[in-house]
Amino acid sequence: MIQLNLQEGLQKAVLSLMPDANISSILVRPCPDLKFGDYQANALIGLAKRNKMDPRKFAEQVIDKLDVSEFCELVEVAGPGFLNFRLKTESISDVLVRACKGEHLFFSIEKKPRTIVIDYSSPNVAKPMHVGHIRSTILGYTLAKVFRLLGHKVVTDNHIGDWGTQFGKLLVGWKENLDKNALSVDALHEMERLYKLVNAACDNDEVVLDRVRHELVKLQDGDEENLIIWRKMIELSRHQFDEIYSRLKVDFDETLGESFYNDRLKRIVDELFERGIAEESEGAKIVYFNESKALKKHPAMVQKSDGAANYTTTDLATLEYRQNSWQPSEVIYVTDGRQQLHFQQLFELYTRWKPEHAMKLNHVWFGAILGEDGKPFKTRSGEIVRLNYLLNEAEQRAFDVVTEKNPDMGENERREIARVVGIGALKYADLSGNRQSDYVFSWDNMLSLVGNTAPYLLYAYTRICSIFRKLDGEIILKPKFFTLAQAEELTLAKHLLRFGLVLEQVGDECRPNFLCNYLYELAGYYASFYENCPVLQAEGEIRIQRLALCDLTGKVLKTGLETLGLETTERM
RNA sequence: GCGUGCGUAGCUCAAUUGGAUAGAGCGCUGGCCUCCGAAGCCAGAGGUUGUGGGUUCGACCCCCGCCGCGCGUACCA
Repeated sequence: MIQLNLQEGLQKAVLSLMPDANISSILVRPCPDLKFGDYQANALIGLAKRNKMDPRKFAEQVIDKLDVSEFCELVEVAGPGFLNFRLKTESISDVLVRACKGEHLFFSIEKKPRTIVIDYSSPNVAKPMHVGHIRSTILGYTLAKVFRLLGHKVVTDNHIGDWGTQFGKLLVGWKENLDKNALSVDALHEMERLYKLVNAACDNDEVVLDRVRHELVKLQDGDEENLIIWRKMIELSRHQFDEIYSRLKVDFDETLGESFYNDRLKRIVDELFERGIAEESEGAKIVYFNESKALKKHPAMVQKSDGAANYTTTDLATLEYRQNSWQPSEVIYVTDGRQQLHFQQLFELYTRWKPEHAMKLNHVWFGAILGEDGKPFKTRSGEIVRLNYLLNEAEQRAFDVVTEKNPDMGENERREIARVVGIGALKYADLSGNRQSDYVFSWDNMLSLVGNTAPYLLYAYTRICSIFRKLDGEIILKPKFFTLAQAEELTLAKHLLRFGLVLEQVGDECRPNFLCNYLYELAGYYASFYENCPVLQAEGEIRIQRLALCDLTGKVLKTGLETLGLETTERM
């Protein structure tokens, strides 16, 4: 808010001296150290140098043209030409007062909302969801929340894997080895067993392989019996996906699986071929990217030699559908980093197919899940950890701690708190790291309840709630101004002002860990404030102001946590 | 081979367009509950950012070489 005012003011001042300057790089950011000031701009140095000017002198000239006295003390030039801004307490107070009136919560709603399609989670039918799916699901949902909070229109779409060669094997297994009892107990487990069974048999038995191909062709040709089984498998799978999503409190606007696009694939391949974009090679249809360094040696396949389309074609159809249906300005895919080549090809190819499209195509990728030995993650028995098991474990661990801390609390309440804390810890662990870093799976790490974790933030929130409970119906007055005389009050207040900037940065770079860091710092500043600034014992205006600071901190914490997909609890 | 990504404290991770003294947590050492919730607070120890050069007023970040690792590399997605 103030930061934006400073930034716009600075950009104007620069333009008045340098009418053709590129002001998009003239940014005002928080200072790394409060001793320098509250906000700084360091882009003037480079600008001056590029124009062969002395950076410090240029900075002085800009300051002469700059009027930010409404918000700041004297603007200073420091070091090689940094501009340091120090906020006036009155101007901080103004922002807080308006926030108390409910005019804003330290961020502004986008005046020109964009439409953004986000593709995340995308589990495969007949396979249990496991730890590998959680990052995509959590990251994608959080990004959707962030964009919506900022006022954008978001369409979320779960592109489930409900079509493909695996169904040949599944159909053979279903017809020959189905255990109906096991299916009713745990459908995905049974389907996974069938898949593995047939998959193993294929390795050394041509006869089985032929049966698999035969069943697949029948399915693709619309064989009624196979279609019924296929639909049954999808239904059973979706039922279990929904269970997980409901526990994670994640949802989607659309769930259009790969099969939704089946009848569009042939037309696309034909069109690519007729326009000379695709060509034939070894019986398959291929697209070459000769003009691209990275893709020169990696052609994309749009049709296999057996005539079937593959996932590149499906993704082209999906993208076309999304463009036509929602006219988004951006489409975001949240998947793991191993698919980078695929999305490079897809984006390049789509642009060649539809040169007029203006969508930003964005592959938001994340790192691999590794075991504690640094190798791709598996449990001791060689299995991948199932998501529902992970969620159970998270809740159980949290329950043990809640019980230890609150032995007198009723079990229902402890269970509910454990659910919020446990699932929250799991999500937060996934969101708080840089998404591109590889992820080392560790129960203790993922379900840790101390340090920079969800419980720390939730705890800060419960302390705020606790203060307001003690008011016991007393009417809370809204302060007309904030004195902010104590250092901890001032630090906390200044941090509240930064909320909007952080949300923008999360959206710009699709990195929710920025928001986690911000909230962790906010909770930390609140903890210091809490230790050093009595609220209920304070008197008069100070008491009113501190109560308001608690209230605003609580609102930002709650909003931030909800944006990360975390629920809050008033006690824990 | 080619492409791509990574290497930061004992461990797990941050570091806001190249910006000021590289920050947290865990663990370790020590202090704080007649005081709004100690799942907390305060203090301390802990680093040649894999390595060698280069660009720059300034490099964890950009460029080049080397070492180590992950992933990808046409009929899986």
